[in-house]
Amino acid sequence: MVAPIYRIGRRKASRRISAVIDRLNTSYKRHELAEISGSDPFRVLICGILSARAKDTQTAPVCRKLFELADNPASLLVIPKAKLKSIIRPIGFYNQKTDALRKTCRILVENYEGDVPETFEELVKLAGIGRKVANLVLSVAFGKDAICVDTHVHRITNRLGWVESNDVLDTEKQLMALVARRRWRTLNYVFVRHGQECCHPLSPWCSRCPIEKWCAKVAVTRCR
DNA sequence: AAAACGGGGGC
DNA sequence: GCCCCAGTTTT
Repeated sequence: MVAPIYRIGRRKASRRISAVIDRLNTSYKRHELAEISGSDPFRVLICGILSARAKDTQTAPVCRKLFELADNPASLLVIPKAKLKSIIRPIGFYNQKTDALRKTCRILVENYEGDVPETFEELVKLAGIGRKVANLVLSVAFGKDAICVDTHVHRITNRLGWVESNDVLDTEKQLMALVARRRWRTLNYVFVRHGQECCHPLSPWCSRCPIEKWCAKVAVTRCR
């Protein structure tokens, strides 16, 4: 166990951050949703909407099935609403997610000629897109310097002792100041994977954790 | 049985 | 800021 990063020197902190991300990156080489969506803006957007409060293992098959039927907003709108619902049902929240998908696709067709807008302000105006998904799209689809903080990133970075915060937005700000920009994109994927495989909310498997020696283990049983 | 799941929207 | 959404898997 190590001291939290906000209590050690800047240079040492920066080395530790690199080490952690490198190690996670080799431990979790595959990111299923990332492989499905690639960097295609429409697909990243749809994966983002569907993945809210759902597990990757559930979301991935749904995204695959959906992209077989439609890989752009116009063709998604052709799918009957009932059919769309039945596809989304397994991951829960299917009424909201179906409506959000259709509404967003209508906006894309009507206002953006079927393309996905490239600014945060425009993205969050779409249905089913909040801060997290907007940043995901900016980062993954458009290669912009956005950092995407979800509950996994929040929980893990707090446990590691990288930031000290109860608030996701605050965690996002602290991480932007702490982590090198070129790492932002991978950070989200490796932490999500790590959160699902190992660093669970209530009982993390520290004994099989690849980065345990760099973890401050702050609030291990509390952080969500 | 309960908790968890890559949040977002309406109020 | 609070509460709801909803079905499936894991503990």
